[in-house]
Amino acid sequence: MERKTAKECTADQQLPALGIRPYLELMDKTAADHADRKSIRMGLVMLWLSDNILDVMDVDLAPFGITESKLDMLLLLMLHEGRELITPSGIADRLGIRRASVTALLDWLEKRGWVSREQSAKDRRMIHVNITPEGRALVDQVLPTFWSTCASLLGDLDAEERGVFEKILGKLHRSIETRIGVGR
Amino acid sequence: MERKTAKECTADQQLPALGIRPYLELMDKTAADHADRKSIRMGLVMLWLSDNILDVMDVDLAPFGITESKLDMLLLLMLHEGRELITPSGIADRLGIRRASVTALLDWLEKRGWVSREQSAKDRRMIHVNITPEGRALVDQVLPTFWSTCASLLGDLDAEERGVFEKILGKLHRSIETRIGVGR
DNA sequence: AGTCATAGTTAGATAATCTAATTATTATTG
DNA sequence: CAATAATAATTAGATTATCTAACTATGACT
Repeated sequence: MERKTAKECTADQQLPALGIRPYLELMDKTAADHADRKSIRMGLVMLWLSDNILDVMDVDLAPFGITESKLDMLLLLMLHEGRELITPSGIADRLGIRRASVTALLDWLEKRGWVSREQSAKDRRMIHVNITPEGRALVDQVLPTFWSTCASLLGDLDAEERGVFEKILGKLHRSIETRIGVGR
Repeated sequence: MERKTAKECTADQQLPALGIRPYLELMDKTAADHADRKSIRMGLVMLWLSDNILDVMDVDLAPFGITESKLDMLLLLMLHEGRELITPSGIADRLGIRRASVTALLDWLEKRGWVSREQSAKDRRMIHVNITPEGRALVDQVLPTFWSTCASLLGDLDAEERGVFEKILGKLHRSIETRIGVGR
């Protein structure tokens, strides 16, 4: 990021990708037998959107030097401030990742002073994780962008569309939730 | 995957993740000033959905020993069969990734015999990439699942909802397309 | 006291990316 | 036409986010 060696980098310029049209075309060729092409077509768009929505969020968070996974962890810790103490295992369960992955994320966040670990007095196997004041400051700085990026995902849907879309989102949410089995 | 050492693996069972509710709650606390909480709330759901839609596809493709990125590459090659010859640079442009990443993906696919590389006669810097008959066979085997997973993403939306959602998807698609600048 | 279970970590792997540098090869141009 | 530029692919090395298995304490149960 800081080095800029002599030869000025043999630009591999980041061209915009092709989009979904070709896949729709392939669909028309190969899914001929399939009953509802319309659903497939819409699913393809959803898949494409999913990829790009995550990208957009990544790009918007990048200037803060944080990624979504890490922000998620900080947000979770922030939510738990003042409630029950939270441990790596608890974090793993709530984020749906393994304890080993939590260890890695915490190491990274701790190195930057955004979280702290403290051994439990009662059960010395356990660790209590806390967000630090610096961590909180970072979150405060990031959140406005985070929310506005969220809001921007709706694009230019008008009021009426938003209303319908809200309901649809609810349905999609529940359907995927059952599909992957979210608890609580 | 095959080893099952004595101690039967200290289960870190994969618990279902917490879902978005806590984030909605956090939003209510911290985005108080923000004009349209509703949009933010919907954006959060979209973000959550995006993550999980990609997961669902991953899970459904896993049994075929292939991931979405790799399938994408095979589909692209299949689409180009019989048209212009395609090179790693071309693939990189169309998939929106770097040439170095294409090299890595091609290595992986070539090792399994699903694509082949052939040096161009005209310009010996260039390589022509082709999907092999085995690669095509794999794609043929995977596609039905791929399409049905796409279709399944719509969940149980009824006919009317599908109609409206189709329009909304179109708008969202275009809005993100301009945001990230898709070419062609 | 001995066995078992739990919490966290470590070790080592994989996937999908990236940037920078390197190697060929072709194109341009004084 | 010889030197310099540009282009195509690759390599080298890194990062992020995961995973599984194994290991180390520590606590609990019999």
